[in-house]
Amino acid sequence: MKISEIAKETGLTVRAVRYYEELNLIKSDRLDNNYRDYDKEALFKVSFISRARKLGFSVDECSSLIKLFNDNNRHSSEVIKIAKIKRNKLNDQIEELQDLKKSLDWLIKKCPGDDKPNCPILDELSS
Amino acid sequence: MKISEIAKETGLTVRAVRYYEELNLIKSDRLDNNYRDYDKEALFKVSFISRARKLGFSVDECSSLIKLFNDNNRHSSEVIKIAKIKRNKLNDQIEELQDLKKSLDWLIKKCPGDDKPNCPILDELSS
DNA sequence: GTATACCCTAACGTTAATGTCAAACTATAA
DNA sequence: TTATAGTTTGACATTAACGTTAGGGTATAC
Repeated sequence: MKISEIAKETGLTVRAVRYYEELNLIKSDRLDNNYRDYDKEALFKVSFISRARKLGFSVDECSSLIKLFNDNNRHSSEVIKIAKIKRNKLNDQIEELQDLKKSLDWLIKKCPGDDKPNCPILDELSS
Repeated sequence: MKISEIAKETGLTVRAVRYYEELNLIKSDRLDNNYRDYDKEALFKVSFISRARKLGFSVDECSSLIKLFNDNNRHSSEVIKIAKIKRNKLNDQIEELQDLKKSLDWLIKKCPGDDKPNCPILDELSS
């Protein structure tokens, strides 16, 4: 498969696919014309990466997951470890954002939002 | 006030203060020795920025807020507008992260996490 | 006088994940 | 045959908000 086909199948850009190859996440052969030629395994892996990225895993984390995927002696405990770390990070992020939102909500409620200059939001940020 | 005093008062780094000055968010005079000399207004503004940053506003948004702060003819509706845009962004981010977390939770529940290779997380990412 | 800490500018480094561009080769269709 | 589209490598650009380093001057305490 040519690179554009991989891109189309996975919904990624050509550049992204090339990038993953640069990072040795996938491999390709070359045709006589020097075009990249991907096999089913490559398509599979790019698709894997695409899904994992959408789940919030970084490319680096995808790399770890793919290594585990390649490793027939893996323990599923190692996989779940990565997933749990990710989930905990997500939890922390969510909590932090919710705190921010609460503060903002509070400020927004207090501000009349009219055509006068008096504004509790600015007051609060100033105090 | 010297830059390190501003930094200490606001809990920011010297570099950050200099950065805000680069962006024209604040101004300084110079002493004979070419050291920066900040007045109360500068301290006030850096403090303002520091608080707003902690509330999740970008430096760029801080810039808008400070402009409104400087503008005696401002309408509080303009301020609340910025705050609401920010809150909506936060909401979107939170929802997205919660979706991701749900998916991860689901995968984690299904994975035994033992010393065997079989792993529903990898299976799911592959399918 | 010397050690230490502080200040200055200028500019490159950081992080992630591509985007964009140049310059050239290749393929396909009319 | 020519126009259009796809591919190649390589390298610089992008975003945010500073961090860090280099190479220098300045202040203060002992």
